[in-house]
Amino acid sequence: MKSTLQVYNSLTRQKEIFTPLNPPKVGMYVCGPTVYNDVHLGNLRTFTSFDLIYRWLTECGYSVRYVRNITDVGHLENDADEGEDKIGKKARLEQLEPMEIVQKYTNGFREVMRIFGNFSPSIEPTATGHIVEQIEMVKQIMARGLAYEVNGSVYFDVRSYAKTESYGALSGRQIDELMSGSRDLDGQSEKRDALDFALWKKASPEHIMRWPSPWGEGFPGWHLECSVMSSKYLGMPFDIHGGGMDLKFPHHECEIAQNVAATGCQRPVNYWLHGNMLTLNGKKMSKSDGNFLLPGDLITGNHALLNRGYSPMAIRFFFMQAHYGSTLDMSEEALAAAEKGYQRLAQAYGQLKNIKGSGQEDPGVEAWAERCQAAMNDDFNSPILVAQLFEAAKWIQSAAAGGIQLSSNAIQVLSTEFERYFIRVLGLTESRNESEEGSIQHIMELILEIRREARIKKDWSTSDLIRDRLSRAGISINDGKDNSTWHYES
RNA sequence: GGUCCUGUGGCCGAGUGGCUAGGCUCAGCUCUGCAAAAGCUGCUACAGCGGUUCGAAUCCGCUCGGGACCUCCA
Repeated sequence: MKSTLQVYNSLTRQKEIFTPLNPPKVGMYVCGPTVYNDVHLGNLRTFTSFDLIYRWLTECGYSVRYVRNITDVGHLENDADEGEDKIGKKARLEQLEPMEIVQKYTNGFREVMRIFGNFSPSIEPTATGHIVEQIEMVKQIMARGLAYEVNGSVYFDVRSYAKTESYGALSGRQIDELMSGSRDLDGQSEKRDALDFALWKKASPEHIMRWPSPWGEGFPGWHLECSVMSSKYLGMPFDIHGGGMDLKFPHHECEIAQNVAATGCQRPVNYWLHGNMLTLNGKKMSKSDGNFLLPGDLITGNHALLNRGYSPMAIRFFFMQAHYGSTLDMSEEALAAAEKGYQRLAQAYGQLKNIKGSGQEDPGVEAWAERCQAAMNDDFNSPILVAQLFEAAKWIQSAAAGGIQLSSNAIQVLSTEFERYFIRVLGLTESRNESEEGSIQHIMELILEIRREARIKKDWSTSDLIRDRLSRAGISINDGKDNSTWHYES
């Protein structure tokens, strides 16, 4: 009995069976980073969560078009800020062209994604590459009477929109509550209503990033690019839209409104998935609040909060031990625990090549494989999957040590499925060259054979020399009851 | 102030009505030339109070604590 994939849909606030619009194709859009600064660990967690989701959808046999944008238009720090945008400000501070800033941090972002084992998206569109389409969408919204121009800026008319459509469904907000809760109205005098948001902003004279438009020189509003690029590459409607929990409002809410207003499509996105926050000291990591860790700091351990560094895969495993929809608190103690756990699984994975089907025992590997699948099908529940992998690790280690005699079929299933879930689904792999691996496997067999003979002769100095030298090369020897095995130290 | 989420054993973290989550730490044992690893065993928790129920960590109410969003943010 195969389980079916269920996902928690933020829009309906419940788990739903995942049904793509055009199977086996699946369209997934995830809000990417604004490249005005280094990505921090919280950003990394969200992208890693969606990498897991991408991997599982692919593993399920779907052909996924995964679109993740790069926001390279600098947006204003807030509506009241009339002057510089973030990228322009950073460009001035670093004395670089805005596009140099964009390139620098885009490169850094991609490098971090790669190091932490995240696949590249199918399409990685940039906001500046879609100015024409964005202007087009503003026109469409204006044509429907749901936006207005003031002094070279165009604003979305939320009140008018809300007369016929629902605004706030995703974030569970009522317009009147928003009104009463909104703060001072400084710098918002242009808008007819405090709720309205910018589709196009007039560029002040000192604003560097600017483009011509029917309304004069300016730049697109923050929410617009995602509406434009998602619909351009995935069509309208499409299957999955992801992003961090903090983007739910206003960003995603405005995206929906823009798409509905521009196209008339009532439900632009079928499934909204939100990754939860990584916290530090109990508070959300945030660039602007200065409460964050950079991935590089964690690897080197060069940070006031850390005593030592941790490998990218240990950090990825730390993420995988929590559900993507839950907040996760970062502490060195938790990280150290995750590192140990990761090493255990990595060792078990390495032991797979050492065990042989000499017996008839089967601890129930078929049922185990189904539990792994069921865990992932239950809204990508990686912590449950991890627990299952630990169970398999015990069997593998017992078999490697000669404790249980697994059947060749059991070993076959364990090998196939452990690799599937540990490497392909969770993405926990140090990349190694396959052809080299084959050679090393042969060489290690020879070395272990020589060592075994030395040990039979009680030639402990040779035995220990081999062990010590291999250790220096990053390879550990485990002496079992009547055989020895090896694995890479991780 | 408004909306919403959350509080699990020393630590991290699953679990939405009854069945051992899992990992880390700690203690003991087995294996063992030594070391390391591995395996086994033990430590059995659900913020507090009240309610619903044969039965609640899980549902409802209240209290207390933490957090997110309402402003740029993954």
